[in-house]
Amino acid sequence: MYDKSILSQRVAENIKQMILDKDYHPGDKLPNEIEMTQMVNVSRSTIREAIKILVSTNILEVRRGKGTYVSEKPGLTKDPLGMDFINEDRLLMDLFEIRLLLEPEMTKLAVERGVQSDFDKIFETYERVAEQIKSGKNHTEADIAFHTAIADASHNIIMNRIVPLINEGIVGGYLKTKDNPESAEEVLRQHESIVEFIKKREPQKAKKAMQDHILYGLQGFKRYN
Amino acid sequence: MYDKSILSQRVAENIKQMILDKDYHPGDKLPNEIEMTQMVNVSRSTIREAIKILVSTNILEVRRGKGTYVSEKPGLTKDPLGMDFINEDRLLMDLFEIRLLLEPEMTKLAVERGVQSDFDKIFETYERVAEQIKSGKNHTEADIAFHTAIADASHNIIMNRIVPLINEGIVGGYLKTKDNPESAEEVLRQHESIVEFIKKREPQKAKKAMQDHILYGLQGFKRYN
DNA sequence: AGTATCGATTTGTCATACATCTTCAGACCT
DNA sequence: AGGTCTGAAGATGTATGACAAATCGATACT
Repeated sequence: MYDKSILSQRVAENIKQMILDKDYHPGDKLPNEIEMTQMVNVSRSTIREAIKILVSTNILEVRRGKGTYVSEKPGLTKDPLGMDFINEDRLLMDLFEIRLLLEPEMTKLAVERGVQSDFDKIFETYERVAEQIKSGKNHTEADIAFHTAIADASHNIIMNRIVPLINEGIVGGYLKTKDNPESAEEVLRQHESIVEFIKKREPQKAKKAMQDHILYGLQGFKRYN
Repeated sequence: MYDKSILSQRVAENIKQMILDKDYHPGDKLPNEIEMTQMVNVSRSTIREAIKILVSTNILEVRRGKGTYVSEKPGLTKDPLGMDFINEDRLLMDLFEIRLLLEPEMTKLAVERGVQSDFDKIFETYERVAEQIKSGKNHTEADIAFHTAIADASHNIIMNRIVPLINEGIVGGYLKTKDNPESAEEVLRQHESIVEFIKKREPQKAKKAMQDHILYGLQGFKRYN
């Protein structure tokens, strides 16, 4: 992966490989640092640096005083596209552009491929958004959960990793129109429409509803920027 | 970002912030570890662990014996979606599914928004693929460069970060049909078709050509799996 | 002029000690 | 008996000092 002459990276690579080889599973606890030094015969500093590498790529998770564990969604990092470092004005437009390509089709796939538990999850997150909006709270988090639930139902592994990223990216720089009460009501109606078509198992119409939903968000963004 | 009570993570966060604040730019050299310990008043272990965190998220880059530098494309990591850890058979299908949603439209945008230097880059990478194929070499790397050049021309920042990922993901598990000599010739014809429509500034036809290209790859993959 | 070596700079690794957090068992109090 | 406090054990976090190894340039040598 990187420079193999550097010990800590080799150790990190070994640990990663052990996880890939299913010697350890998500949630498992690794031996403590002292034991590892004895197993691999390197110093604790080196072990710790190896662990740090794996932690920041979300392969491991350290709980102070308890131990080191394998992460739940190993390898999926926090800001994988490095959006923190993009500050161009186009970023939000670009994110919408991508959403518009992915999410309508994703919604169609969700209707076609989803099973009952997928749909239940969608309905559940829909309700959460509704509650937040009706009680006047910020519904961004619930909104992302809603879109992510649909992504999961599409049963496309990449989709369910990319879509949350895109949505979180939008939230990152975009908090002006989301808490506009008028638009919140409209968003809710749109969600309802999407959910209805999912219930009726109408892929094309669900797709169209999602498309309208995103276009609406895009317009709101354009208006206020 | 993470647990703020942990010093090394706080230090990492500070360094990252300094880069975000443009105190340091890509390629810049940071102070050496000893100087940093004095500046921040923490031990060298802590500094080093902070650096390790930033290295593995590709924000910093350490050259042994020389120093620590700010990365060129900071924040864009190697396997950001954790595809190494996805084992399911659907992965390749899923990747194609995403490509099919993104790349045709991306090609259209490239024709509409690209400037001459973008097009030159596309032609150049097209030639590289052609050379590789004609000399019977493995053209996967050049192929990715070709698709990435189109992504760049679309002037969508997210596109030019996602598309390489998807393409590299496909290469990761998919080396059977790519070096099939028969298919390589066909791939070249398809690339040529795409390039032609870009030259003629025909967005819709370029889009269609890209769509056919990806569908062809998808069929080849289905046939051999 | 070329090259070989040495030394300064900087990161890599090791070793040890102590600090802090987490958990839990056992003493202690009521 | 039940709750609370304390402290020990286990684990990660931080500090410090020493030496190893890579890099690069200057210096000396041929």
